[in-house]
Amino acid sequence: MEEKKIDRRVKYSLMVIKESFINLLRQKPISKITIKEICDCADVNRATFYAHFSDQYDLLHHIEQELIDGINQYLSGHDLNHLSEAPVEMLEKILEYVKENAALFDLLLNMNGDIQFQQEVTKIVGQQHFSSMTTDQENSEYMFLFYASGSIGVIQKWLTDGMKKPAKEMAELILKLSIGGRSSFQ
Amino acid sequence: MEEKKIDRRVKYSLMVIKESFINLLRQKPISKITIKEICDCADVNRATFYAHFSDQYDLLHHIEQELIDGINQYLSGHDLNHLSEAPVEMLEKILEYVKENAALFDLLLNMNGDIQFQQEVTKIVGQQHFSSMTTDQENSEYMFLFYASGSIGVIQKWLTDGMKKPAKEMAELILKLSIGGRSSFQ
DNA sequence: AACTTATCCAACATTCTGTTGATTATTTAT
DNA sequence: ATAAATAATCAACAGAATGTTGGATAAGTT
Repeated sequence: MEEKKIDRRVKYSLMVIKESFINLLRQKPISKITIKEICDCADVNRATFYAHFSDQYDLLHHIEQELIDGINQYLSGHDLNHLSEAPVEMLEKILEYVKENAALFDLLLNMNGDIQFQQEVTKIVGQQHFSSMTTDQENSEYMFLFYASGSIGVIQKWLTDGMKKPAKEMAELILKLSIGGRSSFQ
Repeated sequence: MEEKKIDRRVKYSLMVIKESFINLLRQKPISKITIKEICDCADVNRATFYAHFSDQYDLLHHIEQELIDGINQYLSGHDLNHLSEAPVEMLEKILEYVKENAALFDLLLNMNGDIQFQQEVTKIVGQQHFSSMTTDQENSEYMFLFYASGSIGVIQKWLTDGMKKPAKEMAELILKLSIGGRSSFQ
């Protein structure tokens, strides 16, 4: 058992609240979503909402944090060769996880998410992928951000386009782009 | 004269409203900023606000659009050699413009902006810089996004760090990263 | 100076907010 | 199965922000 002793009622409330909120988020920006609306749609009393979250943004943050934790757990289950010779596979794992939660990631990374969430995901991708870079170089931090942000940009488009290409192919593409640069595509 | 016949009263109102709003945005997220607050702080009647904007987010969008237009105007004043042999200089011009409006860009690209604004700026940087890429390649769209997003990531950090390095040096770094890739830094 | 028009002002109904105390229902533990 | 624990419901509340109005005032334009 991962988390014992969580009242079923709480589980249910959290579930329907998040579900309702995400549905609304597909229809309108978070700024136009009221707490009353979320509760009506989830058929939950407003006091129940306040028992768990302070407002819509707090709720969003919780959902985002769950996704973040999800990636990390997913990765920690596979990082046998953390610094080994298979950096493509880690990236591939990340892309697989993104694909499994595609609806949410598409929502949160493209239109309705906040920049902080994007930067959090960027950091994770970068750490897993470019942590092995020579770190004591003059511009290593800029390099890190360039490749990590670039990867996120590609992932965002991949999501928008419906993830037609397989995760493995995308991982290889990203790696090729970062290692060889533009010149390797001529 | 750029724009004639704009009542001075309107000019003033818009000015103080934006000023007040930006000041508030430095202190708290936009979701916690009320229209009443903006108006009180700007010493402007609330009805005046509604005469120009529909809400805080509309106001933010206007400010962002002005910055976008600003870049384009700034660039159109210099794009003599649009497709010529000097791609670094265009990027340098963009960075200069960012530096001139550093406070705003830092605000809007790092904590309090929306993702749409970021993506808009990403597009501009990419167009100016990578439009000359071989476009009919299989993954050209992904390449475009990788380098454009990567550039924005670097620019964001540059802003956060107080823009200690000169714009020219940053432009060269970004170009080097995108052309040569990681391998050119060994 | 005459006009045009933006801002101000007060007032308004409406909605959402966040909190409360009491009640009901469900879950968990004995 | 029963009792204890606690989560959700409900109604009610004051407070605040919203968005809009019509008329008065002030400033700008010609």
